[in-house]
Formats: sequence, C-alpha cells, structure tokens
Amino acid sequence: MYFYSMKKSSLYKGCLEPILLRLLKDHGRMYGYQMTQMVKDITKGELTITEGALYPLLHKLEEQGIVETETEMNGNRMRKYYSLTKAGKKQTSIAMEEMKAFMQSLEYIVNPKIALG
Amino acid sequence: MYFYSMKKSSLYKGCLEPILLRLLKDHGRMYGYQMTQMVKDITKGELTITEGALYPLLHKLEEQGIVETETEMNGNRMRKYYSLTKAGKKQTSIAMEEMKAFMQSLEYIVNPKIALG
DNA sequence: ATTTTATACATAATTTTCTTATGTATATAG
DNA sequence: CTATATACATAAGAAAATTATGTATAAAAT
Repeated sequence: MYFYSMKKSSLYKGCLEPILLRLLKDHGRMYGYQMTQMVKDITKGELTITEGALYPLLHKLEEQGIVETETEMNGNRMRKYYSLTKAGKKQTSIAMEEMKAFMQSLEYIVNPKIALG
Repeated sequence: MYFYSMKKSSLYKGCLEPILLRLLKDHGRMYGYQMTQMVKDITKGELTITEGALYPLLHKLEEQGIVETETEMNGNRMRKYYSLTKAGKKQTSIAMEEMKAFMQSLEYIVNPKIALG
C-alpha cells in the first residue's frame, strides 16, 4: 500500500513551450537551469520542468530561430543563455494569445458560472 | 504563403481526462458525441475534442472503473452513455483539485502580478 | 436524385511531447 | 568522502494526442 502521494500526471503537456516563451519575454535572458528553478519558485513547487523535456525543447526553439544563445562561463561552470529573437517575440505574442484563450476555455469548463448567449 | 490561420497546437494535451470528468460530474450522464459538442459550445469553438482522442480515453476510463456505460438506441442510432462510478466521483474530486492547482500555476506564470513572500 | 454534412460509434498508424535513466563535470555542504 | 546542488546533454520508453480510415443512419443542400 502506498500512502505517499502519487506522481501528478503532467497536465502541462503541450504548455511547456509557451511557458518558456513567457519566461524569456519577462526576463529577457535566461539559462536553462534558471528556468527550471524560476518555474518551481513561481508556482510554489507545483510545476517541475524536467531536464529531459527542457533541453531538447530549447534546442528545437533555437533551430527554429525562435531563440538565440550565448554561452558564458560562471566561474568554471558553463551557462548557456537563451533570449528571444525578433521572430521569437512575434511568435511569443501569438503563443500568449493562444494561452489566454486556452486558460479562458479551462475556466469555462471547470468553473461554468457564466450564462452564455 | 499561408494567410489563413495556422492550426492551433493543442495546449490541452494532458487536460482531456479532467475535462471529461468535469463534464460528467456536472451533467451526470453523457454520450461521447455529446461531450465533443458541449466542449465546443462551452469554449465558443476554442477547444475541439477529436474522436481519436475521445473514444480510446473513454474506454480506458471504463476499464479503470472510473465510468460505467449504458447503450441506448435513439431512433436507429446507438448512443453509449457514460456516467461516473463511485470510485470515479472520488477520482474526479482529486482531478479537480489538481486542475485548480495547475490553473493557478499557469496564472502565476502568464500573469505574474502577485508579489511573493 | 445525389452529394454533402451531421450524428454516432470505433480503431490503427503516426506524431508530439513528455518521463525516466544515464552521462559528463564542477562546487558546496555535511 | 559522500551527498546535494549546479549546469549541461541525450537516448530509450511511455503517454497522449492527431490524422486517417472504417461502419452506419439521418437530414440538408444542390
């Protein structure tokens, strides 16, 4: 029997990309590990981005020209900083509109108070 | 060149199960097609549940004892009605708590107004 | 009349997007 | 000297969709 809490199913499947875009939009220039920590902090530990999801996605965004990178050394440790390109900023605007609509849709379903029509 | 709007990426990947559970919690007894139409209506066309996602998921929920079914004829057309089992209602409560936390997390990220600490 | 759209189910093949596991390497805390 | 934290990367596998296809009836449009 298992009394400790079950692993939460990842509801945020599909939302990771817009989440990262939003972080970069708000904070300008971030490295990967920093993103994982910031999401954990902001969501009070609710959302945890795994490295296996993060890094491949960042590489994809770079390939697509959504983000660009600069590698810097912090002491002896590497940090790869990501920032939005011009195309990336445009893409982020679209993604944020979609997110807003999506979140509104979830509200309609989970909190069906509002009379329609 | 494509001027007509691109297909929206499905942000709700991972949210479909709690969405269905919520519908069944609110409406008691529904058939599959009805669920797709109701979600489309409630979200003003924003969320579209595909049949390839819906039916296998409903079958999985039935296997797991979350929902139970009754098949009825409407004229000459079959309708398979789904409703929550007792275990399903319990599971739905948990899923709704998780959804609330998830939506709050999205708010924190997309709308970072609130001062923390 | 005949084609399209809507209703109503189902499933297989494929793709997307994660998790889990593993690996490298440095720094700090116990 | 061992565990934890920082910081990257990638491969194997699982989960959860999309897309395509199929069956069948009813209604609407051409």
